[in-house]
Amino acid sequence: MVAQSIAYSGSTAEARVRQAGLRPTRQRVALAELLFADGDRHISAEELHEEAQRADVRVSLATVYNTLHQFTEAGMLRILPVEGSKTYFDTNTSDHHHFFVEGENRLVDIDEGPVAVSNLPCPPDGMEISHVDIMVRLRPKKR
Amino acid sequence: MVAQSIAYSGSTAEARVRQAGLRPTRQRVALAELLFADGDRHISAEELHEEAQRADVRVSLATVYNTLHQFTEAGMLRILPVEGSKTYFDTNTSDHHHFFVEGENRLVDIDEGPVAVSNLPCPPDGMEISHVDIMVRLRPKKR
DNA sequence: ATAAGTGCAAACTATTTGCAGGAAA
DNA sequence: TTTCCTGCAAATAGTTTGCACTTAT
Repeated sequence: MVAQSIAYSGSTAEARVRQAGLRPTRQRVALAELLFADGDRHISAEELHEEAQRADVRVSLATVYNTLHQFTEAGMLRILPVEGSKTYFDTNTSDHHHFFVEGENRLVDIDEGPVAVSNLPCPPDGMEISHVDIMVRLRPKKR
Repeated sequence: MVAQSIAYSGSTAEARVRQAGLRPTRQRVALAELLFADGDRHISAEELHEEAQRADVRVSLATVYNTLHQFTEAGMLRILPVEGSKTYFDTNTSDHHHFFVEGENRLVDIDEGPVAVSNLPCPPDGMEISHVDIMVRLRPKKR
């Protein structure tokens, strides 16, 4: 009998955290579960913290910040290139782009078909392209 | 003889400010001169403020912030979609895109040839495309 | 046992705001 | 002479940090 004594052992979230080279602490695993439970998300530290509290996950805001950055460095998250004071993280790190609704500062994934970019210039020497972010800014249609 | 009694009268900068529907105050005209004197620039409020001081333009930081936002609403500037705490403004509001140097958080214009985007999805109803921002993120080439 | 992670509160940075005085129309 | 603008200082928002305590290995 090898019953797991720790509640979060063996979860997908734990594996994810472990693979990132991070110790699977209660807080990290719980945050990973929240972040990656359902599909693509755009979320800020404050929002994730609130969500954690609602889910009865006790974790400090400072730890949420630390964890988000650690996850980002580990390639589990990506920082969204948006204006404004808050930093938003994207749980989808694969190639995809976004609509940005001006005024509301709201982000929506562009999922229909592959958006292609042509005539991309060569990067300066010694540099290579990490990835390409396309933000399609939208405003209310004037009529 | 119609000598201009006010130093900044008749300048391009004054005309620009006036056309934006803003009163051509000493501060606004001076900041417009600094901003649009030479080509495309990526600049933050703090940086513009310092530059103003160096040029012996007396203007408060609060006014620099206000002015940058007023210029942005008037379409004279554009906010750059970059991560990080500071807001950067682009003095070039025409269609062009950027390299973003990771680590250094540095922006470089992409000026070579027209970068084209194909397969752009239709915007949701009631919305139209304001413009498209492309950020080509660069990292040091591993070797 | 040891190294790494966490929580708290304080510090910090960028930005905004309220209001009294000053300048443009 | 009225309305808008500016400067200052205080307020705010988001994020980071120092350090004593806890947890994973």
